[in-house]
Amino acid sequence: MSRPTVHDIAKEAGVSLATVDRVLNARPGVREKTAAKVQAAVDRLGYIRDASAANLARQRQYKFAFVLPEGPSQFTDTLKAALKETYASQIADRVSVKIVGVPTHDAHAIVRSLRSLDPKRLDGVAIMVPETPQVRDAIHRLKDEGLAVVALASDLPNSARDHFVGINNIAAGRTAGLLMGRFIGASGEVLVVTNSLRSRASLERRLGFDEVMAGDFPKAAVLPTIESYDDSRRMEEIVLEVIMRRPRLAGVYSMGFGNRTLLSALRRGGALDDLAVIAHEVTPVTRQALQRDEISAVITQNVGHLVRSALRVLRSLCDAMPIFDAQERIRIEVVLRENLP
Amino acid sequence: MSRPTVHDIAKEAGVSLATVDRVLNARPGVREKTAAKVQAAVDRLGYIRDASAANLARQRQYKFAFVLPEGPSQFTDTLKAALKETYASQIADRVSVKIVGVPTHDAHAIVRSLRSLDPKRLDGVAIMVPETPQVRDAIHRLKDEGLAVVALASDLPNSARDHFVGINNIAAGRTAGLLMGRFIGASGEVLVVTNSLRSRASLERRLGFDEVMAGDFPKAAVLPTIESYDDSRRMEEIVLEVIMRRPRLAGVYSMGFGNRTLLSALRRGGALDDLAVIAHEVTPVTRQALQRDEISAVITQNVGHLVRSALRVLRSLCDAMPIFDAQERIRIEVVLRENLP
DNA sequence: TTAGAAATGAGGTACGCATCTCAAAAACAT
DNA sequence: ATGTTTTTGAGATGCGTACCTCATTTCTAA
Repeated sequence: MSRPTVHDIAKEAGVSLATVDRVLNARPGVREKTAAKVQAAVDRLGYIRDASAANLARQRQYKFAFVLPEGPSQFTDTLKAALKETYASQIADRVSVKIVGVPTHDAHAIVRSLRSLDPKRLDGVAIMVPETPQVRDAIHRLKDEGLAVVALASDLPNSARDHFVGINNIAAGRTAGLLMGRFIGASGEVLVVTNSLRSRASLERRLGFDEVMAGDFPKAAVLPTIESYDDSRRMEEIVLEVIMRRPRLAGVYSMGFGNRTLLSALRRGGALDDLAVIAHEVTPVTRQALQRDEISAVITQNVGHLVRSALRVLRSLCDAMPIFDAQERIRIEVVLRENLP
Repeated sequence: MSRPTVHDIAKEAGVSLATVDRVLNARPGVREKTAAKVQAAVDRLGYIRDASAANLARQRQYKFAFVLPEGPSQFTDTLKAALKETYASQIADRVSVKIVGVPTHDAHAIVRSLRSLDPKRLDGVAIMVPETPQVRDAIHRLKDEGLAVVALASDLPNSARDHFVGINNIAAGRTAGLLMGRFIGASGEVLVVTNSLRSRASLERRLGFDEVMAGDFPKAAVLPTIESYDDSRRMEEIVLEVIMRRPRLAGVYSMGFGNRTLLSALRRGGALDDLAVIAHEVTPVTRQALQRDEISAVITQNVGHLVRSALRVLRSLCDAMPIFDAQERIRIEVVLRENLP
C-alpha cells in the first residue's frame, strides 16, 4: 500500500473524517479518548501529512520582509542575489519576500524603516542591522504585533528576536586564528584590520582570534586592531606605515569589508609575497586575490544557506513548529585557492 | 493580484486551458505560433507552476535505489544516515529509496547486485562502487532499460552513467596539498597513505596533491604512497618504520579510510606533536583527532548535500529536466578544530 | 473543392487535504 | 425523565495542476 491518507486514518480509528481533521489540526471539540484513538491510528499506519496537498488546501501565503543594509556592499549584493534565487525554488514555496534597504550607518533611518513595516501585511521579518537600543525597541514592537523576527548574519542577542541565523563569529575568529598561527609558523606579528570594532561581528571575531592566537601560538604577537571607518585613504596610510615599521610582520587578518583597499595597500607596500592574509567572505575581490595567492584563506558562510535557513526558520516560527537546530546551523567555511566554489 | 494560475494564462493568451496545459507540459499538437503566445503570457504574468498542486496532481512516485558498499565504513554509515534523514524531508517528496548493500571488495558480487536490480520497478539508481569493465557493462544494461544512473562520490567516467555527484578529487588533493605545504612551512618530507591506489578517488587525490606540492612547494619532498590494503598490522609497521627512518618527516596525508590505525601508529611513534596530519572525511575518529590536535585539517564533502544532490539529479533525469550544475557542485570543505560542524 | 490531418476548445475527474455547515448522537446536569 | 451542552458524523466545496476524452475548428495537400 502506498502512503496512508486521512481517509485511512479515519477508517483505522473508527471515526469520521471530520474528527480526524479536528485532531490533526488541533481544533477544539474532541474528547481526549477519541483524540488518542486517532493518534494511535496515525502511529500505527505511519501517517505523514502530505505537505503538497496541505499547502494547496491551506492557501497559506507567508509574507516576509528582509531588512538589509543598502549601499555597495558585496556581501549584501550576494545575499540579495541568493534571496532572489531561492525565491524561485521549492523552499520559497508560498512565501513572498520584500526587501527593505536601510542605510548602513544611519541609526535613525534604520529605526524609521523598522517602524514603517506594516505588521498587518507581514508574517515575519529577517533583520540585518547593528544593534542599538532603538532597534531593540522597534523589534519589541514587531514582536508585540505578532510577527516572527529573526536576526540575520549579525545577532541582536538582547532584543526580542526569536532566532539568530548566521555563523558563530567567535568560532569564525578562532578558525581564522588557528589558520593564521599555522600559516605564519607560530611566530611573528599579525595585523588585524576591520571597518569598525563597533560592529558585533568584528568584536566577536577579534575575540575568537585572540583566544586562539594567545592559547595556541604564544610566540606570535597580535597587534591592536586598525579600524578604517570606511576611509580608504586612512586605511592605506596606516597599513603602509605598519609594513614599514614592522619587519617581523607575518600575517594580516581582515575581519570585515574593505578588502580591496587593504590589498592594494599591501601590494603597494610590496609585502604580499611574504604575508599570510586571511579575510572574510568570498566576493569577486577576495576570489581574485585567492587565485593570485595574495590571500591565503577566506573564512566564509554560504549565503544561500543563510537565506534558506532564515526562510525555513521564519516559516517554522509562523506555524509554531519546532526548529531543527542541527539543520539551521550555518557552517563556517574555509576557502583556499584550490577549493574556491 | 496573487500568483497567476493556468487559468489566468489561458485568458491572457486567448487560448483554452487545454492548450496552455499542452504547452506547459510539452505535449504535442500545438502550433509554434500558439505556443509562443502562451509563452508570452507566461512571461508577462510571471507565471510559476505551483509545485504543491503539480505534485499532488501528478501523483508521481520516483523509485530509486542506492547501491552502496556495505561493511563497517564510517563514510557509508553517515551517508546512509543522511539518506534516511533526507527521506523524511521535502526534497525527498514523492521518492522512495531502496538501499542495496554490496561487499566492497567483491567485484563479482557487485555486478550480481547491479544485475539483480529490477528496471521495471525502478526509475533511477545512484551507484557508489569501483569501476570495472563488468560494472560498466551492468550500467550500460541499466541505461538500456531506461533507468537514470548517477555515480555517487566515486565517478565512473567511462560508463554510461548520466551524471556524477561528488567532489572533484583532484581538486580535493590539491586543497590538501596547499594546506600541507603551508602547514609544514614549505619544506620537509610528507608521507602519503591510503587503502589502495586502485581506487579512482585515491589516485586522483594523489595526483592533485603532487601537482601542488611540486608546483608550490618544491623544497618539500613527497614520499611514495603507502597502501595498507585494509591490513592494519601492515599499515602500523610501515608507518612506524617511516617515523624512525625519516627524521625530516613533517606531514602525513591520509587519502582514504583507516585513519584510526594510522593515528594509533603515529601516536605510538610519538610523532604526532610535530606532524601536520591531513585526512579526509569527518567521522567520529577524525573529529576526535581534530579536537585533540592530532589531525590539523580534514578535507570533506557534506554528505547531506551529496545525498540531496543525487536525489535532485535523479529526479531531473527522470523528468528530462535540465540540471543546474552550479547547484549540484559539491563543495570541498576544509574542517579544522575550530569549525567542526 | 474537399478529404484528411492537425490543432484547439470545452469539460470532466482526480490528487490529498483544509475548512465549513448542519444534523445527529452522545454525554452531562438537573 | 428532561433539557442542555458537548462531541461526532456526513457531506460539500475548493485549492492549482495533470491528464484524459470527444467534439469542433483550422490548416494542408491533392
